[in-house]
Amino acid sequence: MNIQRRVTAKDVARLAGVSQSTVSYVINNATNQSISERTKIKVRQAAEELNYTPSAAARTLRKGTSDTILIILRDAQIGELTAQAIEGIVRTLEPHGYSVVYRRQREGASALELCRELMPAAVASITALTRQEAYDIQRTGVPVVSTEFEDDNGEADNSIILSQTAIGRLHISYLHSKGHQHIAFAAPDIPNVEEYYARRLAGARDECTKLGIDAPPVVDIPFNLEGAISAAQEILALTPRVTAVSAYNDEVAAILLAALLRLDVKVPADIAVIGVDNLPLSPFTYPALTTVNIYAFEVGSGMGSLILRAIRPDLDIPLPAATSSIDLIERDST
Amino acid sequence: MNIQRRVTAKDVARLAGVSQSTVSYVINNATNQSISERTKIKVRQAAEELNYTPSAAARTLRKGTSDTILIILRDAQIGELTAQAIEGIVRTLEPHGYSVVYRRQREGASALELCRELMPAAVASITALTRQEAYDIQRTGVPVVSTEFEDDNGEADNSIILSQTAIGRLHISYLHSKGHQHIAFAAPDIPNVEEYYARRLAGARDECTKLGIDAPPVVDIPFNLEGAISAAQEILALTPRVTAVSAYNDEVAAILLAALLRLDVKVPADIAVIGVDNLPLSPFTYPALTTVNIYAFEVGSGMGSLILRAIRPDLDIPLPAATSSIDLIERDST
DNA sequence: CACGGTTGCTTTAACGTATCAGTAACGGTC
DNA sequence: GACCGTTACTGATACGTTAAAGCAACCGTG
Repeated sequence: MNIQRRVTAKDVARLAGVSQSTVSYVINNATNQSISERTKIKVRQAAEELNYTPSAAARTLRKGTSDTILIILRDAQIGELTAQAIEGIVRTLEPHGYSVVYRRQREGASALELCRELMPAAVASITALTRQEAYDIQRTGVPVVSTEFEDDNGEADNSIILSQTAIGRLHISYLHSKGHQHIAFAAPDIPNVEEYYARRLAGARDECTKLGIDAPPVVDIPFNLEGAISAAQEILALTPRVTAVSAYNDEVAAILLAALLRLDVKVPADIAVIGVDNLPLSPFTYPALTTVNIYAFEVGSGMGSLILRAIRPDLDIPLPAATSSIDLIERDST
Repeated sequence: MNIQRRVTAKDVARLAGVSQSTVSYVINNATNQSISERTKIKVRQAAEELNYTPSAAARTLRKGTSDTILIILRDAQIGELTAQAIEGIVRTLEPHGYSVVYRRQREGASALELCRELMPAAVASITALTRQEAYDIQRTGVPVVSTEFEDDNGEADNSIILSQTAIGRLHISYLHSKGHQHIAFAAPDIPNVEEYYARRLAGARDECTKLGIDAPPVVDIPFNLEGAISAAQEILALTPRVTAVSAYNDEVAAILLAALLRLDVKVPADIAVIGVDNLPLSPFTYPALTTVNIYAFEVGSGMGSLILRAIRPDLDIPLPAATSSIDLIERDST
């Protein structure tokens, strides 16, 4: 198995009987350099024959920017929804010839350093960057798109808002509209979600204040059936009597439903439960789980469009429609 | 917002009062070039002060290979397990300074072309490459690691076997050991999983033949409750009477369980159900779902180790332990 | 027929790094 | 003191591309 030498534009040029720069012009369909049709065909044939593929590294070095989109993730385990968002980004950008690099924030190494190293065409942050970091990166000329910078709701210019507080608010306002006055919050017992969790809870508290009802007591739900059963009993024993539970997500909600089913508590008659995420299995819990669907794929596509707008102004990509990226799905558990 | 010029090794050299090559030697801890401690410190300080980050593109161009690991995926939607496998690869390789690029196979563009373009240090294929493609890539000097090349079970040299047929076999042998003689196969009603599906079913048939029982009849399970209920009734009406169902995955299994619960059919007394994937919600179905856990994260880590072995022989990475990457989790549904 | 303008190329100079081939200085050896 | 070996550097070059600048040939125009 001998390793073959790389085919370069020079090789193509030699075969086609032209200069190397001509090859470059033809390959890139240069608009500010006219090339005769005859030559174009010759070059393309030669390239085909030699199986020529341009070197991304050389192009990047020369142009000062690569055809790479850097996705930066926070340091939590990547799950279904993150995967879907990435998928949305990828599907939007790959048809235009961009590759997606994805990186977790290494401790110590800053996102800015990563950018200087890889020279991406753009950066997409999935709740991973601070405002300052985003600003620093943009100063190097690399556009940054992110899922959310919640603190300024006004101009979400380069941001697809996926508001965690809005999710919390939606939970409460929905449950309140169904007549519930006393609502508990079921928290996850896992690490690395503190930020999401805190913001969803903050949204819920906010809405409670607005509606003039008590702030929800918080109960941790362990990720095993026995623990969950105790937690469920704890919730049922709360005073004043709680009639609904806003769960951090569908996982928590499903565990709670499983516990309540074992305790023979009727859902939603005795207590209502609502989740977040609309996982693939959520429609098939007992009873079927009411939840907040997050259009993660669409959020990803939206980010992709924003990126394209920034790096390819010539394409005239429209601003992604500012539809809400969340949606309440009413099933049987409320 | 003015865009600043890139800081290069030359700038660092100027500040430190040495040549650019010295900077390069210091930054890379060159072993075949001795540099005095004094100089090293000077250079490092200068680099620090200027916030120097080497250009990946220039390094790649010069060295002929990048610090990038290319993950190639098949064209199905990426889900929980794929995400976990990627996570395993990333966590193994990023500490060594590699970035992970991930790409779907674009139609038309071959994986080989992608490699010539990006010059990755290695390629990891998650059931995406044919043997021929893998071979072609390896001929260019880029190591390829993949999840499975099932056709030659003997030497799984650069492959972490995640055998789909073994999953099918495990289902049947387990159910048979629990006394089931008549087993049905519940198939998913979604696109893009044909290959997995076919191989799991093939494994199941295989095992049935070996055990001398009938090949499982196949029933499609629609992804909605009403459809699933009809499908469940269809299964219950089969002759000879089926006592267990091997489901394509946990999603299918959970839908079936939901349907059976509505039909008041007792699981596992009347019929047993087993799934594949061990999704986060699977322990919380009613009854809790027996399933095959796929150690996707560990598969990913194993791939990472194989890759490291190939590209960094100096590190003396041991071969990942050849433990099975699947595992039966017995719960209440069987 | 001298002129500017266009077409269709080629020459050349970067981009930022790694590394080979020097080389100067210095210490030790016979 | 001539020689060799080592240490600690520097200079120069190549990696493969893009794109500006240069240039020859041709065409139309006055």
